[in-house]
Amino acid sequence: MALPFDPIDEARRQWELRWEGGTVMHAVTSLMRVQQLVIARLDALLKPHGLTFARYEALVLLVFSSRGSLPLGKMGERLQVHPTSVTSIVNRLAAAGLVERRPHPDDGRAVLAEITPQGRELVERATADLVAADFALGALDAEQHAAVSALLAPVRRDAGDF
Amino acid sequence: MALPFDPIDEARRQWELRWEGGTVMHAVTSLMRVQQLVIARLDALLKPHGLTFARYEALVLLVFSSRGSLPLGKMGERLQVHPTSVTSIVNRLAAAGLVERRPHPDDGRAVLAEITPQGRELVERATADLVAADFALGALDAEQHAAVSALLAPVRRDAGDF
DNA sequence: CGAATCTCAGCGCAACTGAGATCG
DNA sequence: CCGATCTCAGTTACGCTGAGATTC
Repeated sequence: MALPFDPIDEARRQWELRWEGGTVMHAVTSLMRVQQLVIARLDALLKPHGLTFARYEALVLLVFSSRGSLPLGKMGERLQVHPTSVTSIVNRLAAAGLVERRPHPDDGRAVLAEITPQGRELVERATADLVAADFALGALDAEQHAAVSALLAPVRRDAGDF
Repeated sequence: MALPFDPIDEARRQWELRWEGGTVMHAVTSLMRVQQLVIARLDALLKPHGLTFARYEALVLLVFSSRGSLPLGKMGERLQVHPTSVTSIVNRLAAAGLVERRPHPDDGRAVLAEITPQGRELVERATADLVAADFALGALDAEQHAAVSALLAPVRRDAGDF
């Protein structure tokens, strides 16, 4: 399984024999690979709780809201996911009894997702597991975690996230 | 679309009112979001060439091989994708005339994917587009690209990639 | 009326499981 | 016979597009 060399370093070596941009190619490939490793680990940690990382994020967002509920459109904005994906995520959370759909009291077009007591309990248990596993980034220390965030922030800003 | 604040910073603020690990949560969430932004941009750049990023990576791997061909199993190892996904990727590349399937000369079980001249030409054009777009990481300079690679390498090593 | 909000149907892609054929 | 390699069928999931219903 483990290769005797770093395949991304090797790709950069080959790349630079032909093309420009070996350094940025290395960064992008590393980013892709680490995201793949992290999401696989997080989903494995969440699977016993019946959650994916996307659904976990949605639950956490509701926990953070002052009333424990948000319109689906707001959830899509914050989570940066497509409107139809929000519908799908909320449907699955509702089927598991973790949220309830409610009509918006002031806007007949909107739908609220409200977290249930079971949803709040599940978030606590799932969060304890993720924190205990260092969110799959235990190979780095806190200073390096902060460095990752700081390095990537300009990319998000440049893409118009905020 | 753009929020008037950084949603991940806001999530960390809320997180730290309740739980430990706000810094690592911020790093993981940033990683996820940037990967999502980058893959969307890369796929958009590659779409006019009829490629996804996964298929582009497979073609580049073949260009880097000494004979322009590799057994499918080796491709799966290097690209870190499931064997059945390799079959699917090679099928689609073959349908587009970018690779050809060949029997392995020394191992009757194995199948070689060999890049065609059209495949080589397409890689050159697609690569030019990706490099011109700085692989969607134009918000960072070369020093920061190298810092991303260096920061993430321990995560890959820790997961047993090499 | 236009704009916003949400849902539904459908497409494409990717990952995985389980089974099987072929060959070393 | 065991293990390696690949393929195929089927399932699941996700993200997106396009269309439509409802409401502001």
